[in-house]
Amino acid sequence: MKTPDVIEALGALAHEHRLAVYRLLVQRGPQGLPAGAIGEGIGLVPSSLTFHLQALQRAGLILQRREGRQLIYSADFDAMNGLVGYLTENCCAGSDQACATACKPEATPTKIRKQPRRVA
Amino acid sequence: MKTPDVIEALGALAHEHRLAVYRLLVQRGPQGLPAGAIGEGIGLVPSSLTFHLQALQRAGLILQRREGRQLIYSADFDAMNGLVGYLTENCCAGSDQACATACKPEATPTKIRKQPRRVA
DNA sequence: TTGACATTACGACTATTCTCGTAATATCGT
DNA sequence: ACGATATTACGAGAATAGTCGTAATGTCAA
Repeated sequence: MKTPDVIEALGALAHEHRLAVYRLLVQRGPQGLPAGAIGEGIGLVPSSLTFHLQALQRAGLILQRREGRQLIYSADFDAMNGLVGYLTENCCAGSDQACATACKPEATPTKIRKQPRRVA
Repeated sequence: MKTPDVIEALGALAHEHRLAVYRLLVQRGPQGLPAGAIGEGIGLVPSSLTFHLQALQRAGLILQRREGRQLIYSADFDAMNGLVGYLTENCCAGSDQACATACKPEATPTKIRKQPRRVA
């Protein structure tokens, strides 16, 4: 994932409504949700919702498909993994020592790894 | 990490210069870097740099300490781990089945966990 | 205490983001 | 083809973000 893409993805998620939409879709899984249902879930007027859906789509975070007269949106999990990957890889990149002590649990590059989940 | 904090952190990172600053500091490790050096590294006029440093600081992503007449900034690795944690935990939350197939390696929620690292 | 350096505060300007209402488009059932 | 439903396109408005230059603050060395 390239830096400009990361910036766009971060910017897309850095908004109350869009983050809410995205979380909703992530929760929903690949099955997705039609625009109307998303709007209801979040409590957003249609035209505003479209605006945010487009932002998420431009950022490559969500996918769109048609089903009858509805447009179904779903999270793009690859993109999300790419984003997280970018952040974490940059964490310990170049400064192993600093990170071994600073980067908490996940740290230890190739070894034991105690409690892998629940970071915060 | 709470949602509003996540939004602020994402927003802070969602900018070319701030992301550059942050990556520079992450690379540098806990030792940190004085404002001037950061400005040179990124190529940013002092007043603009301050603007962005404050944004990162407000978001809780970086720390500031004084050393002589210089102010040293360093990445807050806890915050970064919190952010990544928030993103990943939300990934598979609530929809185990969907995620087991979609969320790639990390998947399997409470069980074996094969290759914990390298998400993308 | 004076002068030099490092950094931040402040103000002005431009550009972008977000919001909504209304109009347009696409699909379905009849 | 027609009316109903689902969604997007467009335009206008207010709010916010980002940029820079210049002034103010804090720290050091003498």
